[in-house]
Amino acid sequence: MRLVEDNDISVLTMRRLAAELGTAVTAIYWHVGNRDALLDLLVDRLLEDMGAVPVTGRTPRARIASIARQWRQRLWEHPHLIAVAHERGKTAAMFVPMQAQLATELALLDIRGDGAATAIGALQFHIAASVVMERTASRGPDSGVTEPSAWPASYTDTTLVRRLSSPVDYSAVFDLGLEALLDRLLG
Amino acid sequence: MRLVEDNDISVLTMRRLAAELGTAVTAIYWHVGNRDALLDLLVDRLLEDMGAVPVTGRTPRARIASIARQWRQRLWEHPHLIAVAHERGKTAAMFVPMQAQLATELALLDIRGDGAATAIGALQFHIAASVVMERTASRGPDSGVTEPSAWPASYTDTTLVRRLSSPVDYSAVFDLGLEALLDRLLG
DNA sequence: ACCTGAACACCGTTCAAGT
DNA sequence: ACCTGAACACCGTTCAAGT
Repeated sequence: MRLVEDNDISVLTMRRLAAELGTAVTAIYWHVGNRDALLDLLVDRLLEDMGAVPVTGRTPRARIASIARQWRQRLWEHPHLIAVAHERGKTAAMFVPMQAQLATELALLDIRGDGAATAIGALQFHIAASVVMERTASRGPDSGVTEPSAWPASYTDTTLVRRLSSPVDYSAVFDLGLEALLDRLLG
Repeated sequence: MRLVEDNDISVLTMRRLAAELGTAVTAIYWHVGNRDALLDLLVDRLLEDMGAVPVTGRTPRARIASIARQWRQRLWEHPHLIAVAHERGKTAAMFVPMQAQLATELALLDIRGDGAATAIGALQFHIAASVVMERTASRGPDSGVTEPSAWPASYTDTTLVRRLSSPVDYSAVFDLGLEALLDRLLG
């Protein structure tokens, strides 16, 4: 986990890990099977640490927004591990404690059943997407920036072109999307 | 491109490509430099094919929604190549023609400058996220599903639990998020 | 029960040598 | 100008052999 957390999944090779542990590569195979199984164990360990999050706010809406922001922040503390979990199809499992917290708040607003499932799904998607997109963008040079030269010269909205050619503010995009969802979901 | 499109980026190895081309591996290096450069060329070729999209609808709002849906559909036709572009930090470059189309429609609603940039950024994020998340989920078995057993037995909202433990309908999540964004952005 | 080294089939990349 | 084979430093994985 330290290896992945500090760097990237790419540094977690069986040979490198063996060197770090001071054993032969093949000893790892006896214990965990193979690399895929090792990654699954890694994700399981990550999932264990995913408990409920502290909630603030008085109205249910404020509390739901707080839960969403807290989760985004928490996931962002382990972006590389999140990426592994996401790749292994364990995104939803990661979110179970959040689902329960949201369900409680939604029930206070008399939103249950299908409506609650839709709301939770949309919020979960928004949070996971925000982390995944920002993480990918944070590697590589052009990260999410549009070349101004790509625009037709006839385009006179210089403010717009300048804004689109500067780095994306993912926090702002996240908050905008979150508020938009809450408006729609909570009525 | 065929290799990546039909399978996955992982099958595009220098040696496999060389075999496909009937040359020695090293010939590729003379032409393109190395694997990274090859992937960049791949992305550039993809970007060339990204022109404007046909728009339908009478009101600007309907037209904007149509543009967003069309782009999601177009990107979904090349999910593996999109993944490569995203990984290489070329997501925004891919969207330039869409940005221009949206700018035109937004101007009709008197949304320009910072407001237009915010709107375009939010819509672009939503579309790209939808494709990236759905693609990742579509590989691996548990794809986005919550184990019902993970819920406390005390939980009585069986409709909610059942919905959360069945596969995510990404189209529905996309449409919900899109409508929410349009409500907020277009007033 | 747990660990080892050797071996196999793969990678990306470099470089001197060919035509 | 363009292609080749050999070589290097990496991978994941298997398996017989050790203690």
